[in-house]
Amino acid sequence: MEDKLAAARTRFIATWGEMASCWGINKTMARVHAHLMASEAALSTDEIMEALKISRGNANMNLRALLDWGLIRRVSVGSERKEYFQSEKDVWNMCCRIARERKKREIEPVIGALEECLREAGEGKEAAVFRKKLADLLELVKTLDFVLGKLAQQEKNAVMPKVLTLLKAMA
Amino acid sequence: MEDKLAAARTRFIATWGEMASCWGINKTMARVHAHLMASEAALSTDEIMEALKISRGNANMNLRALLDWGLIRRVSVGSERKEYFQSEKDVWNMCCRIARERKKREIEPVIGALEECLREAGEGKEAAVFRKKLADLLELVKTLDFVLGKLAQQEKNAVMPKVLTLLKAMA
DNA sequence: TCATACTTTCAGTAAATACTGAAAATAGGA
DNA sequence: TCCTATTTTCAGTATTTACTGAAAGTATGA
Repeated sequence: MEDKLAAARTRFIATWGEMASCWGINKTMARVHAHLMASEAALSTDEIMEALKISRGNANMNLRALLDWGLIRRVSVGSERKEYFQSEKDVWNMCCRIARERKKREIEPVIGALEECLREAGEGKEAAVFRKKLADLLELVKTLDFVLGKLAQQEKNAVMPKVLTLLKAMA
Repeated sequence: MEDKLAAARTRFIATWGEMASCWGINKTMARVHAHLMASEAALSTDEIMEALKISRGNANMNLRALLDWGLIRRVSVGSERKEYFQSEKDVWNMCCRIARERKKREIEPVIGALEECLREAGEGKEAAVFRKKLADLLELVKTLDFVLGKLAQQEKNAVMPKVLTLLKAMA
């Protein structure tokens, strides 16, 4: 019984890691995240190093990255000096955090760069088709940005679940 | 004037490549895609090799991958035997293709794996918290799957733009 | 203030990923 | 059929990305 549970946890950690690398996220960061998600208790750096067989430097780096993304938080346990970590409990909040960060780090810079391309391309007749394509892409990327923005605000207003319900109703 | 346009194209190709690597897509594949998007005419493998300074093997591999993703198509030019390529013209269709492929390649397998974890975890009391977390994640991933599915169908029904309009109205 | 328990950094190294280029395969056309 | 233009493959190599572990840095409390 117990070993089946352990096997399921291990599989979950591996699955989450594989998924992450498909989406441009460091695999170990995702495995640390998964390990914290799968654990009810807050865990120390040493416990994570041990469980995932990674070095102190690696554990520290990825824990810090997860803190930056707002996916885990530091907690203190009793009067210990050692830091413990636990994951955001609510998966919907987790999703909002990811949306917020990816919007800020990856979408907004692309919008800026595409606008710069559009400016740089100039007004010439030769450029017209290229400008059109850029404008279309910009519109698409801005739409994605808008949707991620809505998701990111999620904790404040609950628009997104309503939209999803509606989308399902329209199926 | 002309060199400004060339500079803008180059910047666009680089931007698209950077964005892609953030999202787990090969940078060169995205640069080839961008080069084709920025070109009105269909291009041959040799033209792409020359423009992006990449080898024949690399060009071939990435063109084939773009064909697999449905983002470009082969076209024949005159009576030439050589293959030419051009990108999907409509950026919204392009987005649908990407949604369809990522759903199929990356989301559906994760759903399967999470369901397997859930089965494997067993019924034990010890497992309850873990099972709850898995179930929550599964629901979230299935929602994403559902939305990508809607996007993927886009060519058939125009639900998605309506939903986006609605979402903007609710802002 | 010093000792200690813990965290962070980073130069060196390992692992994963992407690329090259030449050889092999293929597909028309004569 | 054979010739040749073109595409595909893949072993070897380069590049990028991630990881290690020991040393340096920091905070706490005795």
